[in-house]
Amino acid sequence: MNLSERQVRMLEFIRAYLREHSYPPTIREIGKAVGIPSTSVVKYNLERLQEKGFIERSGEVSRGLKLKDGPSFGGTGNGQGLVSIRMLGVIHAGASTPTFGEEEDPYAGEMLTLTVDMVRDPKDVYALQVVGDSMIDALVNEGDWVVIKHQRTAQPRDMIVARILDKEETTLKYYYPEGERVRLQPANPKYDPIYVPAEQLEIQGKVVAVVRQLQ
Amino acid sequence: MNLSERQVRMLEFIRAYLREHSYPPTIREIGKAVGIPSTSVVKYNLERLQEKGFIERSGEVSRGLKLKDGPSFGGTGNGQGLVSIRMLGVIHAGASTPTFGEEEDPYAGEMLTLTVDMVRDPKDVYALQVVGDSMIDALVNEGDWVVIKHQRTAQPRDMIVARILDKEETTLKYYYPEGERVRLQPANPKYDPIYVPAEQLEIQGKVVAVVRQLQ
DNA sequence: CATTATACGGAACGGCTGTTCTTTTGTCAA
DNA sequence: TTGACAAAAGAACAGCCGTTCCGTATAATG
Repeated sequence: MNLSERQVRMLEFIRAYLREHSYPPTIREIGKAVGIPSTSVVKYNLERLQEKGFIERSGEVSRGLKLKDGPSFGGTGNGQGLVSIRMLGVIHAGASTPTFGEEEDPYAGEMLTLTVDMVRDPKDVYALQVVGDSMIDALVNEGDWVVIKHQRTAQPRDMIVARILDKEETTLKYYYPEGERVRLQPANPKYDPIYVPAEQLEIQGKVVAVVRQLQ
Repeated sequence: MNLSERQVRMLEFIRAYLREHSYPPTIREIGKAVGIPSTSVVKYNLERLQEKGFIERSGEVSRGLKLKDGPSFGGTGNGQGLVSIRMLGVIHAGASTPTFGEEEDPYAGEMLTLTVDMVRDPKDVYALQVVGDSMIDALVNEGDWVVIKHQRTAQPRDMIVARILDKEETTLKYYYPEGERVRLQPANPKYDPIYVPAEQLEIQGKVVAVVRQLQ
């Protein structure tokens, strides 16, 4: 069940082509790259590769070709998938609340892709980009992405998106309910907590992850 | 520069199609899915999407279509967007330098999986976990993962892993060479920079990304 | 009103693309 | 030798596919 030299070169070419173009090559492109003058021979060897489990083909479809995963992808074992998350807008102190639901948003259609182990349940999860440096006490800075799970309640010690009603302000803080009031603790222990009456606090969601990409 | 409803639906369809087939759809497939009867209109909107930076097109090529990264990062959606990165150890102030190369490390064999867009070149890239709160001026806290590209030089404004020789200390700072000395600027602008003679500074690498996973 | 830009529909053109058919070559067992 | 079979080559076909051209509708602008 060995691969012929031609088949090895075809596989290598398909991999390289996919890396460069992110769509598969045509039969003729494969033939030209590997030095096969006849399309029927390429098709013949593609069928052999499919029999041996190296590729998957969609018949009669141009570029209908898929590489099956070889042993090259180790990964963590658990995280073999990607999750797409809606990018819903921006979060910043002072002004407006992050928008939910049907409202117009500037990032409509854009998605953020993370590995599954960063977001266990992609339902009700969305991402906001931080504007301004008002979140520095949460160890978050301008341009960072904050991944948020939308929920109205939280457990103690959760990092939450907290909206303080009378201040019209949205911040990220650790959540410590203390009877009638709530202590909101910055992520940076060098900063002081603030205290808010429980009825003045609106929980917008829980922070699931923070991602900062430099350069 | 907003997307029309059609364009959003086209993007969503392309994503779903890529996830299912791992090759891009044709213009006619897009049109049929989104409810556009004319191929020229699909082409027209694909051009708008390309202008706005959401996709990339290879002209005159069947299925010559590629999803582009979002403004910060995002998956390609073709299912090949994962990169495994070595987890090399921990980083913290005071004690030892992060280990490189063949030395023994507690995370041997473990890998961190990220999307390709977070790490463009996985060569010489590794991840360190932060211990202690000594990195708070870099907006990094205990438990965060710092993705580092190993290099001995840096560009001004890079966030670097800086080792100050006479202090035996490793920190994350923005790098500003100023002639004979180097200004190391914390990521948190509320903190003051420190100044180090150029020959006392050893650059261990460049920070590529910071990932914080909560809950 | 005329002008311009944007968005959409329909139809046709020409090249691309996978498939099929026919033929040839080389190898190996009977 | 003969027959079977894998592998390859070339040619032709039908359908696929991106592009182009022409026309229409709407909104904004002056």
